Amino acid sequence: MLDKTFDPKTAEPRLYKAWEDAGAFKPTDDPDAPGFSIVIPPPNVTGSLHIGHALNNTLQDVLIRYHRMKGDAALWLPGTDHAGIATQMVVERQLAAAGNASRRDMGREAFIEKVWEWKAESGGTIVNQLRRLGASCDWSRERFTLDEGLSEAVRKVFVTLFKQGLIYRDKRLVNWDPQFQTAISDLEVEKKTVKGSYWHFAYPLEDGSGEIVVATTRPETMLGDTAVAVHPSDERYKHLIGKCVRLPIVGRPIPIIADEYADPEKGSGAVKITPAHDFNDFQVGKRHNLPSINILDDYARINDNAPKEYRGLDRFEARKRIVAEFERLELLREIEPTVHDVPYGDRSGVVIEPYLTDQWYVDAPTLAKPAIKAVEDGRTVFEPKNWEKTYFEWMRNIEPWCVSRQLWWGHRIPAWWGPDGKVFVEETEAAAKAAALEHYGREEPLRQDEDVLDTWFSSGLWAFSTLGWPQNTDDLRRFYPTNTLVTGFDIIFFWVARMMMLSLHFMGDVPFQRVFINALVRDAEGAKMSKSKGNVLDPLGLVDQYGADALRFTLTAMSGAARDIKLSTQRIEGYRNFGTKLWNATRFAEMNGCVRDDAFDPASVKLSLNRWMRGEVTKTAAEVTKAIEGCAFDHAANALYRFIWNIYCDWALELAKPILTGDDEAAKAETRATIAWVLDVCLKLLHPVMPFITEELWAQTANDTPDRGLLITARWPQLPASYIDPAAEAEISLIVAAVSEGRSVRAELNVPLSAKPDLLIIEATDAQRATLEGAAAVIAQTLRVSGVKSVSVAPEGSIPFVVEGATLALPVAEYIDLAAEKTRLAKDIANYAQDIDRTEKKLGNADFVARAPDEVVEENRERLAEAVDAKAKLEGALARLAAVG
RNA sequence: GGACGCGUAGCUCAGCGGGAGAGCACCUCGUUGACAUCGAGGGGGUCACAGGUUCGAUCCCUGUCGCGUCCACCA
Repeated sequence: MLDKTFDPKTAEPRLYKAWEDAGAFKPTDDPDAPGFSIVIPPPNVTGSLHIGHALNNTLQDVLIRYHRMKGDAALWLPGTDHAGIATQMVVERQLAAAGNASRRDMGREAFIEKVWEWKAESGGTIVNQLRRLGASCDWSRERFTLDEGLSEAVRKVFVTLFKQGLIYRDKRLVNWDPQFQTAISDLEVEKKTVKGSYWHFAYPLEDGSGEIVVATTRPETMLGDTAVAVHPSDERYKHLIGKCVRLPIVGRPIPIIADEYADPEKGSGAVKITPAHDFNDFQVGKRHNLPSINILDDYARINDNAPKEYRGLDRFEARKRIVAEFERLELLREIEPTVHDVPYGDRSGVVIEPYLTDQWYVDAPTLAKPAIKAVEDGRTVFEPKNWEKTYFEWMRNIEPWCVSRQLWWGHRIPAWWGPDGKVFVEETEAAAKAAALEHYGREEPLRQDEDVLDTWFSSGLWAFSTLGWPQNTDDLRRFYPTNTLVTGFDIIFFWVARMMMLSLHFMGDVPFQRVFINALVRDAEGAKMSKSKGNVLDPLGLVDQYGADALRFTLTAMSGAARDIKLSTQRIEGYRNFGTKLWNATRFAEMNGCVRDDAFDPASVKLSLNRWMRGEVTKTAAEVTKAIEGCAFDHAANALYRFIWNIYCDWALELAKPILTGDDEAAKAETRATIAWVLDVCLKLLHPVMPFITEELWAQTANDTPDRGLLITARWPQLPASYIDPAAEAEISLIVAAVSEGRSVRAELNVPLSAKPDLLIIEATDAQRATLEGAAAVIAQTLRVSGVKSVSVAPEGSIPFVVEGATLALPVAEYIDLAAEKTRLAKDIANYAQDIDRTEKKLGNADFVARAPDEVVEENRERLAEAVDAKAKLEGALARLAAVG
């Protein structure tokens, strides 16, 4: 006997362990099984599971469980990302909190050791959280972006790209994070709109003939100005081109140049040029051969290229002093308030500086070309397809990718420098030494490049490095390319694009055939969840509260949202109840001896109820299958919800009750078997979304077939269309409609429950009559009537209603309020009248009859006839009622 | 400045060319052995607005308004 409800707290860990012990997460060894693989978007080792992970991983699990049941060799390959900056930051903070020596004090080696220690301690958190969710990853293949195999892949890729000229060293402006003292990529910069000022500075002409006014939002950069630019056709300044101004404070003479970058409409029309600290100015400087004077150090303090009194000052302090100095010199012409975009580091949260440094770059524009082509050709498709536009937009305008980071935690760049600045890029130090020996003709000391690679460099290899590349492994042959990548749109650029580029280059094939972009989860108010806002819903808390299945079902059912999901606990509660509903339906089946019988042949059932049930579950199975195949996960969930609750529980089981308690043993046996079989199909169909409760019910209903194994490895239902039976559908539909309408009449007229009239058939086709009379027992129970009787004339005061053209009635005159009944009839009549009116108009339109499809016209004719008929019947009833009253 | 998405019942969302649906919330009734984490019934919507295409538009097209997100070098 089943317990009263499902207890997720005790069942979930037990079931998960059973799956793992059975090796169910490993792909089948069957060599004929087609491969189906998913690589997990590796979460940061620093991280803990947030609701976005929960959604993303639930959908992956739905896919993988479905394909596993379908018989594919289904591999979901898990792992984590070392997350360079994020992890280094966490550990540094931890060191500081514990009062330890800082990173720089303790030195590189000791610090990295600390990070590994920390990783060993808490790196497993998120992975264990995934287990709580029910994620059926093959943990035996778990990878980490910094493990030995992946590091080998990283070195090989770097060296190969370098030798192919696709990685190179360049001195240009980068986004510099003064907090971490490292370069970051464009993608790691967040623009924030802030209030600021334009400071209008006067720069005196060197010949004393006047001044030129420039405006800037960043006064401190004037220390590095090397020109003033005006537009070549700007009449106001034409005569000044070629002259010099003397840069205040610094005293350096700088030229006035003509460049179209200067916008005559903007400010004074003249613009200061600081090539070392502004991306635009850098370009201008290149065009005019201007010197680039860097005035900042790695911490964004003023450096020794500036006058003494400013050296060592923080950039913002320097700004204040420079403005003050201009004011003192009477060269500050105006302070104009403005709002403008300022770049911030996405991790550090500090203002990013454009900073002139030597860095390693990947030639992304070249690698992007095949990656664009692959999507154009449909070798990789985005789902939903709109996202391809976003992908193309980014890829077609891609900039060189700065991959070096001045951090310690990450893949050290495999480049060694000779004493003369010659670089040897090799996979190992030994190989670099050998190359150096050959180059110099003698042994020279080599120094490895200090920098590490951008985290996304190694995760860019994820689709093939995790399968064993650069070795030619069985996994690689079997599972590459992967089938579907499930991820959020926020990392299309960071990750998807890079995987496309690097995978195509090294594997000659796309990393995945399909990219499913899942929605972003927000709180119930639609705000992005963030720790600082305090609106984060902790998925594990929700799992504790409602069970993993309820959370999974909720996320799946809501995953259709175009861009974001607003999650509320009410919704989760509702789907928890859905699980309970299924649980209780199983209890009902159990109590009524509905026992699974593997010899049962659904094709053999005779009773219309059972034929109908069989057809309905067949339709649902087809719907769910199609939905999952097409990543329409919400449709799959909703179809299951509707079938299990509104069809199976509300009607099938209710209609079965009289049979199950009746004397017809043959009917009873068939119905029991059908109920058990349908339940079985439901458990299978629902398993990918609600794995725990379905697995538990599968076990609890094992009966005498305990050896049939776990549900997780059961076969996905494939039901023939011949299971759908239109005749049975017609019969059940009439019964359902009659009962529903009858209930409505009773409720609206407040007929007491104790009243047990007959259901009268006044007028109906022979088939309808036979159906209703044959279902007398069922109708008696569900509608709470005594029986079903055919009469030629409705008795005085009986309440008529029309169902599918048949006129039925309930003789409940003694219980009802005449006025209420008149009102009810009048309302129904009015509805029919409105319908008749509209349909007549439509059919009266010659264009409609001529142009609309025949079946639509026919449908309207039928509708009209039915409405006219029903209206007449009700009017007759109303007239009789009026006569009585 | 570009691009994308969204405006449907009080709330959250389905539907997307032939008479608008669900869940929650609300109101009424219900302790019949699966289920009160439930059952039965009910109220509630000029489908943002304006044009257009069509026999017919919530659905397709154009524009407007509102909300959101991403991208972009403007001093």
